[in-house]
Amino acid sequence: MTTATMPTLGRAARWFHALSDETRLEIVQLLSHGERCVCELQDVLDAAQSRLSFHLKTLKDAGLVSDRREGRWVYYALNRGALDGIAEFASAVKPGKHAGSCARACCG
Amino acid sequence: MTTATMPTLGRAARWFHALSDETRLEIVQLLSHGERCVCELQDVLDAAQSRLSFHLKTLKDAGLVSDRREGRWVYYALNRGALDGIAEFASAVKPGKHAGSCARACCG
DNA sequence: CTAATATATCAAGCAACGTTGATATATCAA
DNA sequence: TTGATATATCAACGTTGCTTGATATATTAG
Repeated sequence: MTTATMPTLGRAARWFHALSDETRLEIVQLLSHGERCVCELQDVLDAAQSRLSFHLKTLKDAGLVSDRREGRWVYYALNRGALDGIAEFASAVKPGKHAGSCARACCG
Repeated sequence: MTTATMPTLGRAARWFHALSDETRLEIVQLLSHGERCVCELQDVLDAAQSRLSFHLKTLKDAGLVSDRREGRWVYYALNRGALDGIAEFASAVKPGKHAGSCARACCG
């Protein structure tokens, strides 16, 4: 990964934090099928409304989802860019990427 | 992603939690160059020893790294399988994977 | 306008997390 | 054995995160 495409560690940390909760992972899985309104997520997850709202805000603040109001409803959708960034991070740190270029130096 | 290869949400949540801290992301980046002993990480990161030990334990408990003692030193290395799992998750939830197969149902 | 529905925000309480400094354990060197 | 080095663990503390229940805001229906 070049410096240019490398997400800042802070950005990556925020992505990963947003995904560190099982409820939010369930939301992400549901949204992988397409955008959904809050009330449908509420039904499927059987979660209290304020709790769901909290998790959606967490995902949105981290840049993982976007929302869009349509009349009474707000639809949430996954942001492809963040998912790409995550895959890119995982691939960039895979061992062997830097083979030979950086020998281990250890304590004296 | 099939049910068989899908990591449990709990496992994924633990991976993501381990990566949700900037210090641990720095550790992961360093380890992407190959295994490292704790004292070298300590030097490079300029982090207190107990702090580093805490973060390494967090990464290890999540399955992201493994350790190996060699004499006085303990070497940590990334686990490729976890990184693969993370990339797999990101790819599996990418929007459009399920196109057409699952229409949105929304509130009445 | 009023009532109902969808969603967001807030406050309080509790649990989980990260940092620090002290101490314990393991290994090696002399 | 004694001392030094490398690492882990523990206790205490402040911080952040999650849940719940109550309230606020926005939109539509009647």
